[in-house]
Amino acid sequence: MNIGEVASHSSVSAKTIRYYESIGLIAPARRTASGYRTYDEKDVQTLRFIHHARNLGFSVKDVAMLLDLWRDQKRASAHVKALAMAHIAAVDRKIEELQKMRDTLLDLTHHCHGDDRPDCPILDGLAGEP
Amino acid sequence: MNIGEVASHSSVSAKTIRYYESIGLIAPARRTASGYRTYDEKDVQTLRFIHHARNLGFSVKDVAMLLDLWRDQKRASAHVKALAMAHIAAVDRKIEELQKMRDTLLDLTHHCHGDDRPDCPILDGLAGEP
DNA sequence: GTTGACCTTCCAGCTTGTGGAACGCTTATC
DNA sequence: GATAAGCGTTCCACAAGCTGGAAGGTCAAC
Repeated sequence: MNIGEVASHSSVSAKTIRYYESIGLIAPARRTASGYRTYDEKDVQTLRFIHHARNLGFSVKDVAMLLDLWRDQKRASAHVKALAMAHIAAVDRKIEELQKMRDTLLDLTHHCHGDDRPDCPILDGLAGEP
Repeated sequence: MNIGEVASHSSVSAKTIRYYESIGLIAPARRTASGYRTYDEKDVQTLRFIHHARNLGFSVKDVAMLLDLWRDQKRASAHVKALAMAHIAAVDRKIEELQKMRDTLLDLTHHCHGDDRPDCPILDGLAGEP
């Protein structure tokens, strides 16, 4: 398989596949005599794994660790679970942070007329002390 | 006021103030004969405004627009409100996205023993089709 | 005059790709 | 055999929003 084909089978763009290779997330691909990268079904599986993990918000570094664990037949599932739970905690913190922002923003906007007059509690809120 | 003092009064670091100046978010500061930047109380207010807006998740571009509106005595509050509501919508989308991630992650981790055995539904889930 | 705390500029790096230029390879068609 | 479309290649630059650090100038106190 050429890079384009593996890209369409894995939902990872050719550009991104090359990028992943450049940062060492995936091993350098075999090459044809003319320099084209070639891939097999196993590579597609790996890229799908990466795609799923990235979609769940794991960092590229985390994905590298998950890939190592995935390939390690002697792994302890506790190790994977710990990684996942740490990530969940980070996602939760992020959600909370965003919800606080949202609440404050809603509060400010609810007090703003939103007409053609200039007085605006949103700007006042941003300018104010708290 | 030197940059350090204005930094401590505004909760924006000296480094970041220089950065904001470099990207044009704030006007170039006046300088002393020896080249030190000097600031007044108005600059502190502006930096506080920026700090609050950034804390609410507004992009630097949005902050630039908000600053323009803040300084425009003839603004329509509707304009500000529209900006804020668009931002709230973006925050809501982000929260939803994170909650979906979280739900999937929780689902995967709940099925994982988390012991010293290798079988792991988390890795299976990442590898799987869906 | 010397120390230490400040200030200056500039360059590099963080993260995760994406866009584009310039050029080579493959395959089909004329 | 020539040519064109559609692949592939590399490399450089940019995105956001800072932060760290190096090398050096300034200011106030002792």
